[in-house]
Amino acid sequence: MSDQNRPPRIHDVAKMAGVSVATVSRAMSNPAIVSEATRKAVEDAIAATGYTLNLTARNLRQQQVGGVLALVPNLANPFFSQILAGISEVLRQRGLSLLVMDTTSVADQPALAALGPYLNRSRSDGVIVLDGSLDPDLFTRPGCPPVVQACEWIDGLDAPRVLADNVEGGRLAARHLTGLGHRHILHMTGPAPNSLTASRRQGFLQGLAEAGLPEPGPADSIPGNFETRSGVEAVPRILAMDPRPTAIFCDNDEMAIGVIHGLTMAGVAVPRDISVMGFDNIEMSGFCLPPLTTIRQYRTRLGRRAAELLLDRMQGSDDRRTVILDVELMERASTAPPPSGP
Amino acid sequence: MSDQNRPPRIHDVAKMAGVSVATVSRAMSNPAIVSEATRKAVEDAIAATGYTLNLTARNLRQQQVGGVLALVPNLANPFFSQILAGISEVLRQRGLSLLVMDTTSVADQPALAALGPYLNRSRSDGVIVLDGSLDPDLFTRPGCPPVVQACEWIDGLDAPRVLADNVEGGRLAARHLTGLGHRHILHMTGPAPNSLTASRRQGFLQGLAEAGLPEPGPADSIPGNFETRSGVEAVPRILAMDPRPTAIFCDNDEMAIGVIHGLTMAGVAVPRDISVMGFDNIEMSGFCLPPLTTIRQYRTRLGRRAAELLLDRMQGSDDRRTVILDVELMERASTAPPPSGP
DNA sequence: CATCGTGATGTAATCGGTTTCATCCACGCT
DNA sequence: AGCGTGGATGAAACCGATTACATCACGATG
Repeated sequence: MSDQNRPPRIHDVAKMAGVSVATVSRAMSNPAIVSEATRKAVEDAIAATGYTLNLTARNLRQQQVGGVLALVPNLANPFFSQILAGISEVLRQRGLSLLVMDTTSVADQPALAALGPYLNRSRSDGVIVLDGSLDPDLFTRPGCPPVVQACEWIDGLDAPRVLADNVEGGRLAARHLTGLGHRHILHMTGPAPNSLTASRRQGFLQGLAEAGLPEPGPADSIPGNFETRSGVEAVPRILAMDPRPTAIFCDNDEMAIGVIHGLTMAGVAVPRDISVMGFDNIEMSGFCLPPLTTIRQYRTRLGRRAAELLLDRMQGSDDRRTVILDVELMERASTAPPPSGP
Repeated sequence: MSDQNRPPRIHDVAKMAGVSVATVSRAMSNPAIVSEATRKAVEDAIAATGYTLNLTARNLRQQQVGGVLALVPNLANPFFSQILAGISEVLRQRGLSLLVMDTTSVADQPALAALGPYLNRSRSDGVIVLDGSLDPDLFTRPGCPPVVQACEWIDGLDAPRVLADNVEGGRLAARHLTGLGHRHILHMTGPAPNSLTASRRQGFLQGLAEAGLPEPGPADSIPGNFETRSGVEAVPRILAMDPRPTAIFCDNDEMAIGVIHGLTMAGVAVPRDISVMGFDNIEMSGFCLPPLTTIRQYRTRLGRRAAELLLDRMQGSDDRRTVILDVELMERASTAPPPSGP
């Protein structure tokens, strides 16, 4: 015995099958071009030795990594993990690995120093960016693998985008609330530079205009940061407003749940006194109290689509199209007509 | 120019610096053993060429992959993504990649066929298993990299474990509810074969016994599957019980939120009529209504610890110890003394 | 019968680093 | 002067696959 218990290599399989290593390689990757008898012999030898391919060796020779990197703003946020699930599904079918990196964990460091080394063809074959706050220049440096943007996007980055129809979502929200009779609606937005914030706002304003409402002033919106806590913390300011809004449209469900929490704690009933709606339709929004009216986006589908687009690009496609996915109004119990008169 | 715009290789750096490739390699990986002047020359040449290391080549030579695989039962579940965040943090510091694989996406296929190829030294340098429902034999096959179990665990798998103190958590829950005066407490458990289910139940029973309550019968527990919906669906059965329990301890927060949702929809007030508590302290539990009393476990810390243990094992440590992390009672508003008499 | 094409296979180069081993040189000691 | 020592470096083997190219056998074709 010379093998010392080392894992078998293609050489060992070849010896046992009585063929060359090249033939073994061919029998595995392109069975059609070897003879029936040889293929059988190789298969038997593989089974007998318990051989498994060394992916690193194949990847080196084929000048690839065998994995795709997802840059996620916050891994602890369920919103993103469901997109990841979609990405993972598509990649697995193609035998590619999913690498994930949490960009918040490096937010304190300069992005180039922290992320730069990862945006390299030797680290991944492609990148899916879910964080719209990154510097576009990161992705245009030489050696950066193909990039696709999903969910959020980066201004000035010329790479395919897969997005929910955020503008339409904002419009649907405005239409729903105005349809219920609301005339004074507060918009709790995401952080100002965020790409989602801008387009949801745009659709929302458009929807208000379509309903014949006057253009709202700056006092009719309040900024948040997409986290639940920021919704809670906005409540004192909301209650201090005069006149008090009869409805609040939040740019995501977490903030909406925070707002409802804060209002309820302050003795304001939702939706009796104030209606609240969110955006995203996270799992919890169907179960919180009251169940949240919101705009649904299809996250798993979004992840799948992004992965597919990336695979295309990795195969040389130069398609820079933006894919927009439908959204849908989920009408639940957190919205109702405004209280009738004082 | 001969380089045709190809990315520079170590050879190009060596030529520019006027040294051999071996020296460049040494200057990068072990600067102490090259002379000051040489190091400087190499650094300059690297900067001038824009050279970046080809990790695949290094990994091939060093017989490693440079990545760790996390097997997650459900990527879309925020509970796990926060553990991932902790794992990711530790790995990044060591320059390792985090690979993730969603085990639910292959749940329909035989585990060995679907997961087997991934549990191989050529796919990862180590594995962190977060799914307690997998077959232990998957991880004892030859060629499987070192394994650490986190959060859940697999009976019969002799690998280090990093767990929250689930038994103590169950005890704390029982003590809290009995301390409020509850005598008839329903336990909504996780799925029967799950490792968490068993130990939380054990602690819970222990806590009841310490409070001097009789051993509960099978009618005093009801099985769920850790998903919110199963909590909602349990409610009709709960309301049909006679006598009706005055408190419900759920094995996780999602189910507790589902139960509260169902009870509230049925007109039963929480905690006035029935107290409900959960386990895990997910983000949302502080914001749902009423805010959920629960047992806190430190998920980021758990992920970090698991990653550290895995790194030890990868370096040859044979430490098979189980690490138990503290839990803590988070007293919020979903529990109260039982209603006083009929 | 000579030639050519084709299918199956082997030989060896190749991917881009790391690491062993040998070499060389300067220096200190006897 | 001779010799050993150790630091710095280079040449070449090596990691384990893929694949370009060469070879060979065999059957078809003119």
